Amino acid sequence: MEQSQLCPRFEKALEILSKRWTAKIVYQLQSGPQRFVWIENSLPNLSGKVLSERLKELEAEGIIQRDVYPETPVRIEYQLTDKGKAFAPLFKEISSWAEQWVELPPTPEE
Amino acid sequence: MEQSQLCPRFEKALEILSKRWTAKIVYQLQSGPQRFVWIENSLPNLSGKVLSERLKELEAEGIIQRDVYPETPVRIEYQLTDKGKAFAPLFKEISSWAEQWVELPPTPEE
DNA sequence: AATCTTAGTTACATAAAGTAAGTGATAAAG
DNA sequence: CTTTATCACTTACTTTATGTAACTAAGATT
Repeated sequence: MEQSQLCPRFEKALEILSKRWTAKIVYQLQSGPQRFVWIENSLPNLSGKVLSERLKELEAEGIIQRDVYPETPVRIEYQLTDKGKAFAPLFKEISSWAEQWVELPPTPEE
Repeated sequence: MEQSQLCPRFEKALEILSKRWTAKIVYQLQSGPQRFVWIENSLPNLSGKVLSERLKELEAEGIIQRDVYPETPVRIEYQLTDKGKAFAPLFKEISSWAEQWVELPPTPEE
């Protein structure tokens, strides 16, 4: 009985996307460079601890770039690299799948 | 300071995709109806316990369908619904992103 | 009766994520 | 100058999610 074998590049991409918060962070950065606290506030329930981990991972993957502005207090901005920006068509696909197939639960009346 | 607000459908889609194993299971099912053990074997490190949870979730989302064939021993097959098949273009996008941007680590020489 | 199959479930152990308090550098306020 | 404030994180601790391995149920085979 043989195993289906995934293309390793594809598998890597899936792993990036399937990791909790990663896709949301990348999506959030599509709107431009942002600081730590801004990203944190824009994603409810994402803790600073995990955000910090994810930003490091994404930087290591070359998907985002970390820029330090030695002002006072220091300003640090995260932005997508070309590799990160290249996710755009993918988000578009997710979006059109969602529009066609996701049913929203009825808004509860108060 | 206002928060960026995700479209709830889009967010739902992201949540489905970002949940560990979900995307891989759906991708695996793109090749046709499959039984529990087959899916389990095709995805290394996925435990039967989590597979069982995910299949229930995906069925509840209407992304897969569970068919029971009362043979002996019973045969149960999982297959994508139209909603699940509609992920195909998304996988294609992931794939083309991966081909363009994912660098493979050099194969270690023995 | 003991054994085999499939499709799971259960109990327990480990890993990942959430929470809240703390750090270090700098500056402005009292 | 000592306290307070800001930002970008860490650290210690708790809760949740996942992995592992053994077990169950129902019918067929030996």
